[in-house]
Amino acid sequence: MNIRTAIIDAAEARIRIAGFHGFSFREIAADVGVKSASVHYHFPTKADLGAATAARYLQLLLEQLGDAIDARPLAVKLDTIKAVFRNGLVRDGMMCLCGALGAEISSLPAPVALQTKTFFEECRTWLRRAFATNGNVDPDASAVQCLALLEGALLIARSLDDVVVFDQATLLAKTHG
Amino acid sequence: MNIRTAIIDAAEARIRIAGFHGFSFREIAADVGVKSASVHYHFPTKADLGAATAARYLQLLLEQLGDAIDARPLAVKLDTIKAVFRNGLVRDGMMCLCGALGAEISSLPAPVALQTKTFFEECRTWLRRAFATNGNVDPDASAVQCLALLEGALLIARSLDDVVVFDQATLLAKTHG
DNA sequence: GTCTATAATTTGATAGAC
DNA sequence: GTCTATCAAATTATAGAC
Repeated sequence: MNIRTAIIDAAEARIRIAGFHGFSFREIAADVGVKSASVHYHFPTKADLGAATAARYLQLLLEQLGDAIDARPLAVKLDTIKAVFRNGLVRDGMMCLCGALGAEISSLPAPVALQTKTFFEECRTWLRRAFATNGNVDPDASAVQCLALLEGALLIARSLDDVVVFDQATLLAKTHG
Repeated sequence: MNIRTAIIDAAEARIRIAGFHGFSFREIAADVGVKSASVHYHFPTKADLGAATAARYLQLLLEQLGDAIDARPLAVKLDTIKAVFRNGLVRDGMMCLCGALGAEISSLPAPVALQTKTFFEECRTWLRRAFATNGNVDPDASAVQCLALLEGALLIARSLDDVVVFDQATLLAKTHG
């Protein structure tokens, strides 16, 4: 695995645990096994690293979601996106990267804030299409409801340190289509 | 107004914008108009200040919510808590304090993490009682659903920089009782 | 209670050798 | 590409004068 990928891996984990203001180049360097100057070689500024990390996170999400206009039933699509968010909690024990960044959105460098916003816009668009093809009366509202529920469920489940809370909070996710 | 209150005011605003790792004693001191040593006199450590800020935030919430076991209809109670969260967004343009802290929960000093957890437990208890007195089949699930929706709606609305998103996301808050 | 001064450490970032 | 070395600034926190 190349070092650029390893740096983004470390940055993703650190941000999901402590936010953008909660990690340093030296910590990333120690995680990867290099010196901080080497991290700066690949990502000159902290904003560069943050934006690249958020961009890859979005790309991986879209790969997991697959095509939004395919023929699968709404319930299957909602189970898919729910599983993506739940995996981040159960497998990694961490917040969603862009959930962590979104909580501090107005204090982020512009490129990082923009990537965070793009992540949520892409989620909204994917969900809107899923609800629209099901004849939903207000697909835009249903999309942001579902997205808010997923991010909020992660936040509350982690704060209360109980995965069951995530499952309770997202019970409705496939019924109000 | 006494200085201790002014310090907590400043800390609350700073944390709601940039999180616990995103503010410093010098910034707080400058906001209040004193030196950082004076802030340390009132709150020896950053953990002390964070915990005190979260404790006051919970106290103010409970005052706004009033008694959970009173005779008001469920819809009125849900409108009450929804308005509290919406006010934080519309009036202050900021995240919920404990939403911001919850996003970085596993990297917080123990006293701050504990106060954050207590905030959400109090919210859950208040909501659970509200749903239970309405004969809800699963008041615990409904409570965490509502709480996740409120926190998530704040997060997404702020990230997308659109208050309408909050209103769309919380449309269901009073229908699924 | 607030101040000046400062200790001890960490931060983001750069210069230049190899 | 990675390193050593370093800079200038910021960080949490404390000592002691007033």
